[in-house]
Amino acid sequence: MIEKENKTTEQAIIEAAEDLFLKKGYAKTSTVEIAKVAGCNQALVHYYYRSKENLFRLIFEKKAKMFVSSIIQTGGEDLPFEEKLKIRIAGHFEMVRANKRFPVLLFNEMTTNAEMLEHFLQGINLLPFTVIVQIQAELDAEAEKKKICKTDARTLLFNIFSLNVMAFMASPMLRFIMNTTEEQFDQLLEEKKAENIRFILNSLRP
Amino acid sequence: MIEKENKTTEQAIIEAAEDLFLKKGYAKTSTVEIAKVAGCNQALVHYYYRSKENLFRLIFEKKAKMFVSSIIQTGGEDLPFEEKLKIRIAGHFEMVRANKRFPVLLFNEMTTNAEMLEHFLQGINLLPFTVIVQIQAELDAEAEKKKICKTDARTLLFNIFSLNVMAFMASPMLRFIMNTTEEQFDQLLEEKKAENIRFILNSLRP
DNA sequence: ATTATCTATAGATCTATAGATAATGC
DNA sequence: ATTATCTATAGATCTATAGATAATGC
Repeated sequence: MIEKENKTTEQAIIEAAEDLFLKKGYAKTSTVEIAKVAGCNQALVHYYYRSKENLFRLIFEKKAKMFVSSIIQTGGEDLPFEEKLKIRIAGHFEMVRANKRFPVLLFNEMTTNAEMLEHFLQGINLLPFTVIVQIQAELDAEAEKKKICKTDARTLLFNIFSLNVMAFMASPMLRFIMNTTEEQFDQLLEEKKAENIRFILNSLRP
Repeated sequence: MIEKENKTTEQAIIEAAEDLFLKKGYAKTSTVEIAKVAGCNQALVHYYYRSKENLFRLIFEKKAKMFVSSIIQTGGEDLPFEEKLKIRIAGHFEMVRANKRFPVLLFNEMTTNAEMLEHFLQGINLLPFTVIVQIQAELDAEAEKKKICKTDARTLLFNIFSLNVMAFMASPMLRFIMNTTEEQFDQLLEEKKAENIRFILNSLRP
């Protein structure tokens, strides 16, 4: 009856909760169901995490911070500007892919739950502003050399974010519009990644 | 059943429901609350609409159809390609603005509720495919003239959709990142609209 | 007569906690 | 002794319906 696992019950609960919250959202997930998936009694959910809301907050804040900060993650420091940007876009795309269910949860809770929005915005506040300043400096330098048009760093980052995130949020739609089976869809996403890179680089040209 | 001219209560209920579903989502909205906002008894919600789910479906399907079809709405038939595209992007932006709460609901229900996804995809199926074919033909003609690069119509429409929709979905975030008060935000959205147009037109250049 | 509205309530949740019991650490 | 787990349940919802009453149409 009891599944033997090397992870603790405490861990099993938070993993089950994360899975369910991502799949069904906060309101549609019950602590009864979390316990069932974790393979323990419902009372233990409260024993370890006090309340459903507290458990959700733990999961949401961790994910939200990771999700937002990923857009300013750096890579390929000594490469030319265009290559670095390609790496940034592709890297962000892969991070979203690894967390494809989170965007819907993020936006839903952000608009549905004022308190969660507060927490999330505080998370954004922790972003190293210097990185954005540095990206802006690079953009200005490229614009000076007439390699790209004058571009606002935050706008660019937001557009990258928009195209990448939407590819996954709208994937049920996209799959239908593009008329592919689920098996072909990974291939299609690979193309979408390349397309987003091309689309954004093209948009920067002077 | 004969429909009465005086259906203020019936209408008040569906309007209250629409408002609440858009603000709080399906699960967090109760029929008790719908009745309260509509100014009637909770039993009347079921008297007129049978069930909460049925009421939701009515609202969701109507909005979903409108929302998706808006991307292929035409305008300015006798204008040159670039002007027509500008009108299309701006028109779509305005439609999203007029329904700014719907995208979050759409994506949330689409991923959270398999049945709702089915209904929604059937809605997409009703889209006049000929319009997309025509847009593709125009894009091909422009590409032939070396005015733009070779472009897939569905990809372009999806990118327009992504940028416009994301501007509103992420508005709490954007407002924070751009550091504006709610009063200045309309102005910022106006700029975002212009930016999206510029960004997309730029991305099409050969 | 028929339609609209209300009161009351059954029945099904769901969250959180109290209190009992089992497992573990010292 | 302390921590982990279970059973049982209080109390608060919430949806849907039954049945009474008021309003309206013929």
